[in-house]
Amino acid sequence: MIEDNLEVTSNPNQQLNYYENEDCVLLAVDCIIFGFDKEKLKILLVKRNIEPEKGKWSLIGGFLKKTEDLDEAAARVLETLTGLSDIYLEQIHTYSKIDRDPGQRTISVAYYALIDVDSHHFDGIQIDAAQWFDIKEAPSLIFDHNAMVEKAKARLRRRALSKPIGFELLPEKFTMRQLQNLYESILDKELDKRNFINKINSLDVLIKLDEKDMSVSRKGAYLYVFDKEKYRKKVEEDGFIFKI
Amino acid sequence: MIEDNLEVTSNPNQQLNYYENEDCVLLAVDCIIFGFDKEKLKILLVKRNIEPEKGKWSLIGGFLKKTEDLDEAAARVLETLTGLSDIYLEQIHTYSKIDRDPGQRTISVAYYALIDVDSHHFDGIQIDAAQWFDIKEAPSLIFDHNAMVEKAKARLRRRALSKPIGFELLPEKFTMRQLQNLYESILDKELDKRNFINKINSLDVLIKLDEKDMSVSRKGAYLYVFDKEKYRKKVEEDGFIFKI
DNA sequence: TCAAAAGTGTTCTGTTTACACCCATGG
DNA sequence: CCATGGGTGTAAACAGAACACTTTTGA
Repeated sequence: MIEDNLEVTSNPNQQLNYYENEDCVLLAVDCIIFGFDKEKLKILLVKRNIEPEKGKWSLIGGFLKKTEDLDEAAARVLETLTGLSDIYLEQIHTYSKIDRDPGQRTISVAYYALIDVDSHHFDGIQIDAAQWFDIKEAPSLIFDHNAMVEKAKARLRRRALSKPIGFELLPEKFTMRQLQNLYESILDKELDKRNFINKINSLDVLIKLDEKDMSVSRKGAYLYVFDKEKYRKKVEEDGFIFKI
Repeated sequence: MIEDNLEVTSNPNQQLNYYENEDCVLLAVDCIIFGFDKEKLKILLVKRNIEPEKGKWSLIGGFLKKTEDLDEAAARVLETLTGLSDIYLEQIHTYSKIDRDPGQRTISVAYYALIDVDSHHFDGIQIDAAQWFDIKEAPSLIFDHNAMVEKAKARLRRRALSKPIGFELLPEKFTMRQLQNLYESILDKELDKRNFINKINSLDVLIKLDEKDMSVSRKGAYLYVFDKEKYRKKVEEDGFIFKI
C-alpha cells in the first residue's frame, strides 16, 4: 500500500503545499507553420540571431503564460509573428528530453498551423528573419525542431486524407489543379488527374463557380469553393466522412 | 520589426535571465491504462480518497521531475502503481485549460498504457483503491479525465488498425477468438469470424502452435503467437504495413 | 446424443487504379 | 495554326463484406 507516496495529479485547495514540493518547469510552444502558394507546400522558419546556434533556422516559439492555455499561447505566438489570427492550429506532441534545449530545461509543445500564403500576404511577415521554404528544400533546424516538423508533416498527411483541412491552405476560390497540387505536395506523390477529380467530385462538397482563373492557361480553369455548410450538414446528418 | 519582443523557445546559456522572466508551471502525467482479460477491454482507475472529488474515480498520475522526461515520468507513475515496467506507453495529448484542476494550475500530459491483465496479475495492484472497469461500464471521472480517456480510446482504435499493438494486450499465446474479442472490444463493433481470420492470416505474422487452449470449448482452440521477428523483417525489407 | 465453440471458402459488391483523347484559347 | 493546360469516362484489378455448414468432444 504505497498510495500515500503516490503523487496525485489533481489537488484540493487545502493541500496547496502538497503541490509546492513538485518541480516546476518552463513550458514553451513551437509552431510548424505550413503555407501553400498554389504550387508548393511551404514552411515558415526564422533565423536565430542569438547564440548558440546563431544563424541557424528554427521554428517560431514562445513560452506559455499563466493566463492562457496552450492553444491560446500558440495562437498568440503565431499572431505575434504573422499578424494573423483565426488560423487553423492543432497540437501535435510534447517534447521533453532533458537536454533538448542546451540553454535551459524546457518542455515544448509543438503545434502546426495552416496558412494560405497568397491571400494573406500579411504585409510582409512581422519579423525580418522569417522566410518561407519549400517543404522539400527546408534547411536543418535547431534542437529537436526537425523531429517536430517530421511529425507535423505526418499529421498533416493524415488529416488531409480524412478531414477537409486542405482548404485552410487554399484561397477561398481555387482550381482543381491547385487542389491537386496541394494534395501532391502534402502526400509527396503524384496523383492521377482524372482519378483525383472523380474522387473530389464524389465527395460532393465543392461548388463550381462560373468564374475561371485565366492566369495559368489560355483555356482558363474553373474556380471552386469549399461548401462548408454542406459539409457540416453531411457530417451531422449522414455521418459523412471526408476521405480522399 | 518586433523580433526583440518575441520570446524564443530556446536560449543560449549566457541568457539565462531571459528565461527567468517566464512563468513556470507544474507539469503532470496522467495514464490511461488499458487492459484485456481475454474477453473485454478494461481500464484501470483509482478512487480518490482526498477532497475535493473524494470518492470519485480518476486516472493515475504524477508530476514530472526535473531529472526525467515525460516518457520516463509516465513509466515511473505506472510502475509505482502496478509494479510493472516495460509496458507499452504512448503520449496522447497535453491538456492545459486554466481551471482544469480546481486545486492549482496544472498542465497534464496524457499517456495510454497497454497491459495484459491476466499474465501479470501483479500480486494485486499496489494501491488499494485501484480497480479494473469494463471499458463500457467505467464511471465518470474527475476533471478532464473523461476527455483523456475518449482520446485514448480513439488513438488505441487507430493504432490497433495500423500497428500490431494489440499483442501488447494479449498473453504471449492466444486463440483467434481472443484476438477477435480484443479487436471487437477496441473497435466496439462485431466482426465477422471468417473475414477476421482470413485477414489476420493474410498478414502472415502469427505462428500457429500445436498446442490448444481447452479451457473454453470442448473442441479446444489452437494457440498462436505473434512473430515479432518476422513482422520486423517484413516492415524493414518490404515496407510491410500491418493493416486490419 | 447433443450442446457449444472451432474451423473453413466462395460469391458479390464497391473502390481503386490505369489509361488517352479532344477542347478552348492566346499568341 | 499551334502550343499549353483543361476537361472528361471506362474497363480491369483488388479489397471488403456477406454468408452456412461441418467438426470435435465433454458432459
